[in-house]
Amino acid sequence: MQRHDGKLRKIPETTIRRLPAYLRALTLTGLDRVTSETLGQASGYSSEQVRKDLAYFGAFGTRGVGYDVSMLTQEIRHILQLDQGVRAVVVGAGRLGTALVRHTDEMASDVVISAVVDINPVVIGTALGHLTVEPLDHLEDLIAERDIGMGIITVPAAGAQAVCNRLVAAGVHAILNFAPTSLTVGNPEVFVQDIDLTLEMQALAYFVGTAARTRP
Amino acid sequence: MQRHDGKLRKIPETTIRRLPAYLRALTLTGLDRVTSETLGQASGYSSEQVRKDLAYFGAFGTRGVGYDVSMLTQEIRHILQLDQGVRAVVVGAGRLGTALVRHTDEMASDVVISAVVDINPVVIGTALGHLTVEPLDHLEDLIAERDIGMGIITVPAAGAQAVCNRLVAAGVHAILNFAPTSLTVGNPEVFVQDIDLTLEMQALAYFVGTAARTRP
DNA sequence: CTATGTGAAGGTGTTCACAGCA
DNA sequence: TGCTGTGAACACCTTCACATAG
Repeated sequence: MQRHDGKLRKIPETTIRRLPAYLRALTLTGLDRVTSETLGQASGYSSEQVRKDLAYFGAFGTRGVGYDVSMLTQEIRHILQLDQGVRAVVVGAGRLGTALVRHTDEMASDVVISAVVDINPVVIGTALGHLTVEPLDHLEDLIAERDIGMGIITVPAAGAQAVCNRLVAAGVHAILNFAPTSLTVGNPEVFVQDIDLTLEMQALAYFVGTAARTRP
Repeated sequence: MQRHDGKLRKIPETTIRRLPAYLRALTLTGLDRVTSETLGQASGYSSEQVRKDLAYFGAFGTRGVGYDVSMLTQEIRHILQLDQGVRAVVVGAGRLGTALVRHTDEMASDVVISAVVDINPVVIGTALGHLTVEPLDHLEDLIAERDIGMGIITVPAAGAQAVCNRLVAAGVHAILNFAPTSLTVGNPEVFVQDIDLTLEMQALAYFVGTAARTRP
């Protein structure tokens, strides 16, 4: 929920999910001003969509002119809390976990991976980018000490629910789940986003040999 | 578009995206009959949702009884074309590409990765699971020879649009894009699914410190 | 009497169209 | 005049409620 003109509005989840795309488009533009039309083109959405999304949070533009790039960048970063330093822990230093840590190292997403843990003694102590793999046992301590707000689950399906429960109990508010299983979270204050590669590929199979569109 | 009782109905994309979850839930059930209620529980959706989704494709259940697991499995596999052997090519044998190939090797998703290509001479010829990394130049030939219908893009942002264009020109109908950029596809017969880890994590940051729900 | 299949109702998100302001 | 900001119209998806079939 965000405040706007003293009035509370419900922000659609879909809007939140588009903001990072706008943010990226803004950083790639060489210009210092954009219109909803140019920003939309660069991020793959319609101009109306851009205006509506931004208007949920305030009147950032100038009529007849457009939006100031650095000001809008600031605003979106603020809305997403990216200006406050969001820290995440990766649970599971397997293939996907390590790929993810290195990937994030390179990409500078403003979400910092502050710890990687695993249950396997063989990988504990291993270097991974600028981090060292730590024991799963330390999970709760790490989350408290480093003020971690996000958990990324890359363990096998069998262990995922247990990890999820521990993350939630330790006070994490957002979970990115790559484990091929559907998680149950009691606490409605915790947001879970699933990315299931197998499910994704199976759904895509439907469209092999079927008419469909990229972005409707 | 699917035929049902000689009548054509438009299938919601959301329905297609849930089918793989039902499929997984069916394989994990030890039973040989399920109700929409139990199937929904196992996959994380409501019983009404399950019934509506399945009803788009026909009347697979028995009133007062439920659904036969092996029959329903067959039907869903058929709808998703998983019974026809869907083949995919991974473009980009970097960290993410290799993690994905090995992951898919293990998971048995019924979508087979039939080729991995890269532009880097150093990795070309390298073994990757049961495959060998082949030159990017061979992309069109491979797609034609092996009847590949799906492309998985794991190259850096800068090269992604070019790869996408080549995949589309070569006749691929579904694309899974991991490159951190928004792709433009002219052909409306081609379906593109983006998975952008950076965008995903940035969107999640919003929910760190905000009330939200897992599945509404 | 149970659980499916489905029209109708309700909600949520997107597009339209234009008023309002630089 | 040009582009934002926004109510209204629309499209889409989910939930409800129940007739229907085994």
